[in-house]
Amino acid sequence: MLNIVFMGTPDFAKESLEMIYNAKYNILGVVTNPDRPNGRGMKTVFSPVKEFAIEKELKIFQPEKVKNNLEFVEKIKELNPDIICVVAYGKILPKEILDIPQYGCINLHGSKLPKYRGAAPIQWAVLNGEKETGVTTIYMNEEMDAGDIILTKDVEIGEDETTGELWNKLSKIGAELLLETINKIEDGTAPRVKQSDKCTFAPMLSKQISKINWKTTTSQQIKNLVRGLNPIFGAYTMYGEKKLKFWKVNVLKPEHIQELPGTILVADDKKGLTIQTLDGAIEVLEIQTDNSKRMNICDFLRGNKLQVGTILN
RNA sequence: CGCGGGGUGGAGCAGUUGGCAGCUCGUUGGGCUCAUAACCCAAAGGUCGCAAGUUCGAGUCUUGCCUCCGCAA
Repeated sequence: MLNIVFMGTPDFAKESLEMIYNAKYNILGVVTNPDRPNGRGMKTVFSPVKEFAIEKELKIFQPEKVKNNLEFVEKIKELNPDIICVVAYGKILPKEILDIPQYGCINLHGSKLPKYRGAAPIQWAVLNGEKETGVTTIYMNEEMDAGDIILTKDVEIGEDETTGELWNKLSKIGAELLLETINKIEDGTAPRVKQSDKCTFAPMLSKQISKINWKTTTSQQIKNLVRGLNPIFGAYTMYGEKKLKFWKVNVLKPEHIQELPGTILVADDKKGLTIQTLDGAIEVLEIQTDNSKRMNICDFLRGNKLQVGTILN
């Protein structure tokens, strides 16, 4: 059995770690991002990967930085791993570390490389309305997500699927693919294919994209935005001073009504909320305001009246 | 000790200077209509998050606690 060092931070990575652990590989150590004051009240919360590592009594490393960190490089060398598996770790590994294991460093990525290289491949796939994405394992090199491909697997994206749902799905499928990759590397049957240069990028999301621009966005694009930002930021619009955050919307067939994009067409606790868009209308199914929780649209409209004809901004 | 907003019948909300606990919806029963996510009438359903304090009197004021949420990371 190969001796493995695992690097990862969020729940997406935890799935992979758990899969490898259950497959009885020898996990020499787990590297995860340092604990930071997090969330409401700035309480320090451990990363999901760290939680798992504690539970299974695995050795944990949490370097502030990995670049030019000789002490950390030495520690990894001492562990003498056959292979290092990296899943959503959050730091770029320098050559000194990439060169340590005899079988190299491999990475699981949440897209079909070379598409969507970068930090937010899953989010961008949904935001762009892709019908299909995938997971890929690669041999890492010094460039971001540019290494040679080992294995890849296609995954469909449902019409109503959210980033959160796809995230969960890919974390499981990805974990299986990673395990299969390790198995193949171990018995020497792992393929190695150079990435084509037709790559695209999926940079980290900025909060700015979460505001709906009614004047330039079609119904389908709004729906993609809402799905893509669920459950991270949520897509929002302004009703006067109030922020309305949408968590679920539906595209309606274009009708003859033609108001300015963003106009509230219907707001009724039985009929729901529909809004004019550039090319038709959308129906809001799940909504949230400041300081309140997510609720379905009928519940919301019972206590919060919205004026028909108001133009959202 | 990051900043901030809440917890009121089943749901979502209102409740003014402390003075009989309300609205919309749902539920139940009845009525009306060719008909409706329609309309009319009636009823049930609340120790106002928990605990203590101030007061003749607290949903409302003070203190502590539990709990949910938004921003920021």
